Amino acid sequence: MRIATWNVNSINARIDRVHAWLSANDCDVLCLQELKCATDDVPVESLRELGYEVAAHGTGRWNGVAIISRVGLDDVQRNLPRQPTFKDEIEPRAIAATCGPLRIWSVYVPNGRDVDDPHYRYKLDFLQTLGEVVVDDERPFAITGDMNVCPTDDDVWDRSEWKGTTHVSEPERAALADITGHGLTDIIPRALKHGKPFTFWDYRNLDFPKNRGLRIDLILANEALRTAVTDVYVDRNERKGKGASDHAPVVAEVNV
DNA sequence: ATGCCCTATGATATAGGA
Repeated sequence: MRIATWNVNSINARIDRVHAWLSANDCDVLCLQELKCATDDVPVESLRELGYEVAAHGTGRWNGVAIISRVGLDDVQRNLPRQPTFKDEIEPRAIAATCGPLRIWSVYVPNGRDVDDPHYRYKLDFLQTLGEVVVDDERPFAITGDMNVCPTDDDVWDRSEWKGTTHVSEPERAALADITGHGLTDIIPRALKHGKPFTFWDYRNLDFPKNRGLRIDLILANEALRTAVTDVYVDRNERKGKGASDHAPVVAEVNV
C-alpha cells in the first residue's frame, strides 16, 4: 500500500497536476492540505474517474483538507475534538478517515505568522489538541500533513536565517514532541537529492533551485504502521516546473 | 537545467502563506 501527504496550495489550481501524479504514482491514500475552496467546489469528478473516493472539508478561500482513497473511505471525522477557534471560527484544518486497514488524519496546522501574533498561540493550542486524537490501538494509525513545524535544526535550510521565527521555536517543537509522545514516530523520508528531505520551498528568491527548503510535511506513525513502512521519500520532482505547489508530496510504502 | 512568488476574492488591492 502506498500513502502520501501533499499540501497542494489550491486543489483547483493544482487539479491537473494532482490527476497526473495519481495516474503515474500508484497511490492508494492521498492526504491533501490547503484546498483553498469549499467542500462542494472540490473537483471530485477528476479524482473519481481514477477510482478514488473523496472526503473533503473546506469553507473556501483559505485552509481546507481532504483524504482521497481507493482502498475504502469510512468513518470520516471532520475537525478535532475540542478544536481551538480563531476569530470565533472552527477552521477546516483536520479530517480523518479509515482507509482499509489504516486510520489516518490529514491536518493543516496554523502557520503562527509571528511569535508575537495571536495566531502563534492558536498554533500552539491546535498542536496541543492534535495529540488528543491519538488512539491506543493495534491498528495502523497516522497523523499526516503540513505541521508547519521543523522538528529539528536539520529540517531547516539555514538555522541562522530562521532565528526568532515561527516553525523553529522551542514551544512549537515541544508541542510536536508531545504529539509523538503519544506513541507516534516522525517517519523521516530519505532525500532524493541534496542530502536533506525538505518538503517545502518558498516560491520566492530561487529558493527551490538553491534548495532553501524546510521539512514541515510529516507522517507521524504509530508502532503498527511504523514497523510496516518499507520506504519513505519526498517526491521533489513534483516541485519542479510551471504550476507546481510550493510543497512536494511525502510518500510512504507500507506493507499492510 | 530545479530558475527570479502564488492564490482567491462582490478583486482592479489585499490578506495569507512560512
